[in-house]
Amino acid sequence: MTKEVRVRFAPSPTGGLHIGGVRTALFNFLYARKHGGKFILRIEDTDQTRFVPGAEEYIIETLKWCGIEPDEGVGYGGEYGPYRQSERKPMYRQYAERLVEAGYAYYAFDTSEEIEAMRNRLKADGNPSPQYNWAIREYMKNSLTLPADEVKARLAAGEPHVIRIKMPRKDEVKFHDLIRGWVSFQTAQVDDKVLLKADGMPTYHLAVVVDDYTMKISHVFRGEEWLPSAPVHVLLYKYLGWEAEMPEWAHLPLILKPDGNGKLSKRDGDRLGFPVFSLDWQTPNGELQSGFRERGFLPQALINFLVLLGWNPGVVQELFSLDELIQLFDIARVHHAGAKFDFEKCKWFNHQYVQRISNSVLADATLKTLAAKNISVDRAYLEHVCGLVKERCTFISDVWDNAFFFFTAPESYDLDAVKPKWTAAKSAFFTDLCNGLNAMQDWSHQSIESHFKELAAAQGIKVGELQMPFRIMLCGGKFGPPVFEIAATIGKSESISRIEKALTAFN
RNA sequence: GCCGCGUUGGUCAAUCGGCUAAGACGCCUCCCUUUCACGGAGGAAUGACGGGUUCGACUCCCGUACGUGGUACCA
Repeated sequence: MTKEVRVRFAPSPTGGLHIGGVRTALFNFLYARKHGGKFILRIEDTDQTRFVPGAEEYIIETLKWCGIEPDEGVGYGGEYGPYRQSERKPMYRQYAERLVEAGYAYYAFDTSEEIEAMRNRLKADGNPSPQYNWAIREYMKNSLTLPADEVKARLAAGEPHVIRIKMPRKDEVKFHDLIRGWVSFQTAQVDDKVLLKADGMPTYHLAVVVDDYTMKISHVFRGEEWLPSAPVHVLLYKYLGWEAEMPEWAHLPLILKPDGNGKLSKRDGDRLGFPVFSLDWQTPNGELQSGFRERGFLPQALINFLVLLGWNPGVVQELFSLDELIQLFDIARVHHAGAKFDFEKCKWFNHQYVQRISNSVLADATLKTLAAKNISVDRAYLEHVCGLVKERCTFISDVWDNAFFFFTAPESYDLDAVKPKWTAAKSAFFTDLCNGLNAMQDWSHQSIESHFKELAAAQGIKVGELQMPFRIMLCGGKFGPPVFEIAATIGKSESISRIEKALTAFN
């Protein structure tokens, strides 16, 4: 009997959620669903100095928008709460002290100035960032170097201190990663990480292990940036006697900048003109960082794009519903290497999804734009227009730009496109056309088109020569869906009035 | 610097020792359409490098190079 799958997404509420985080959440979600397990949201707010109000709500809203909501956790309840680390503060110290008693950790009283001084002293060309490790700790102020009674006295006096893990001087930590296979580290290479901070809060290292254990997490899927500290976590499971319950690990490849060097960061969006956040995010100092949602992306498209960034089911199909993803998802098929973010491809996915949504949904998205312009239209009319312009919309917010002439008559015309070839005969054609259209009973694009063509034939003018001017009369420029569809949609009187109005501008 | 993890077209990628190396995005050409788009048909473009192992290596091993992550009382 295999243990219940319980995975968690554990972001820290320090700002907007960037797409790397969304992808991590997605992989967790898919795995949980695929294996009938639970997807948990835990908030890692152990750094009070970095806490940003609103960030937590933002994270929840993002997951909701994406359709990958947690089963348990902050905002969702559950039996293993609280799910906010700040609210779990009292429980961490006992574990840290247990480690000290067992000799796996120690108290350290060094001030940050003293550590800084140590680093400066030891900094050399060959060692630009000295670590507080097995060698250095001998020379620092901690319970390993200080006499026991002095340690006791300092503790009793309430002197600020941290608890650090005592990394073995010579050992190898080996663990299995679902994506990368066996990974091993020499403990001499990793430093004595702080487990419990002077303010009594745990660091990430202690908190993840304690929380994952107490919340019965079965699998930990997190970004590759955690790989170097994984040996600390593995050792902690061992030292705490939880080795048998240690979750399985999977370190996800990073999402990289499109133009090389480095992982995608918040700044890249502004720099390269695309969103990196899921939703718009207003930073505490008033800066607005744009999100995929506000940019006109459909959540299904973002999900589809992100899931394929670092994972591939090995089939030719590439448009997948969430249900299909759940069926196909396999953590072992996740790539080892980081993937560059490709905004063009991301847009392509969105375009694909825009083609698949109903006109009604598109209409809803367009309503706001129309309202802002004080335009009120008939619902059926709007939906029909959406259907006509859909194929040229990449974003749901593109409707207006592709359809404005359905709501308002052109103010000006692309005269360069008509003037050079404009003739009195053509002018006469359009005057006659108005009369003809006016007399039509069946106002469908088919009958408009046949009447148009018959008239052109009767007057000996090539249809092609006439269609462009007609289009410009109705839309103002060289764009839009088929002309006769436009005429049919805006209606008889509107069509005629636009032709007449344009005629004065053309002549 | 040290440690870890990587490396198939410009990008996302398939391949699990038999490759004439899929597919998609983007790009280019043509067709459709006298707008734009959609659609269709083509095209250019890929195994970092050097050594092994093997009848055979993109696939396995070792080096080198390069990229990337970590090296905080941040996560």
